[in-house]
Amino acid sequence: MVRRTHRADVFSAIAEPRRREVIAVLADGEAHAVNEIVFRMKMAQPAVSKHLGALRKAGVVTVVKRGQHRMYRLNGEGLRPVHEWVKVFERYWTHQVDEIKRRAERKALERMSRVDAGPNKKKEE
Amino acid sequence: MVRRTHRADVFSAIAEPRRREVIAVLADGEAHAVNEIVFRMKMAQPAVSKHLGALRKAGVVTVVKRGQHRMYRLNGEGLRPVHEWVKVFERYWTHQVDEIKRRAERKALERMSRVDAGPNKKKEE
DNA sequence: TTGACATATTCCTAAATAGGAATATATATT
DNA sequence: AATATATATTCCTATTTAGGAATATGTCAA
Repeated sequence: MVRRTHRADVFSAIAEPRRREVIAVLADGEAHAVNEIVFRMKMAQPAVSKHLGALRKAGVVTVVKRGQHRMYRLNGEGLRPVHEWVKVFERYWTHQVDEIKRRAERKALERMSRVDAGPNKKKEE
Repeated sequence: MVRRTHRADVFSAIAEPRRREVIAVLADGEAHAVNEIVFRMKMAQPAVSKHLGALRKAGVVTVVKRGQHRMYRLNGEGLRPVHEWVKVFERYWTHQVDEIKRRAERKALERMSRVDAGPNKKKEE
């Protein structure tokens, strides 16, 4: 199998819910010590350190040593690729009726008059 | 271990690069048959079907049967949570010097005058 | 019905990964 | 030096997962 690794990818970094929690803690733009994050997240210290490491590799946070502490700070720019990627689809939910929307509606009508979207009560989980 | 599953999460769905490729193919808002995606992505059909299944569970695509084909269409709204989440950080890279930025700059100066951000040439990978 | 085609599913395996426990490392304090 | 504190790392394991191969399912066409 090939499975070219995408560990350091920002998209993978933010896929993990606990890491989004870490980001939420750092969202104020201030530098925070690991212990503070540990306390706020009620999570074991090694786990937090690992998540911070992953976020750092992905370029989402930066570290600075300060005495015996390591101060982590959000690097918002690291999230920019995600924003750039997803904002393209913004027009799907804004209410302006643009070409995408008109096309979808037209197709929906076609589908209705064609009837082939049957019941389909499979395991939907 | 707890590890509460987040498979059906949109963030996890788009973390996989091939799935973002699938989304790119569907980005025109039109319905596409699986085989077309297979052809465009140069990827094995079962793999594509699995990715489509994952995207469907995450609510990012919809399916409609049409004869022997299954037509997949992007459901842009499924990506909305990602956009809502990430847009909060947009101010980090826009050039307006807001409070976040001033704070970061102030802190940076403090750090410089404190000197404790030493060399630190560890394995950075 | 038979066969061609489109798609999904199952089984398998190698790799990734979160988190726990224990330990290592670094720094501060006495 | 000895100890406490802060953080990282290593080892372990259970779980997830991408993709390949084979197969099953569903639908159309002759």
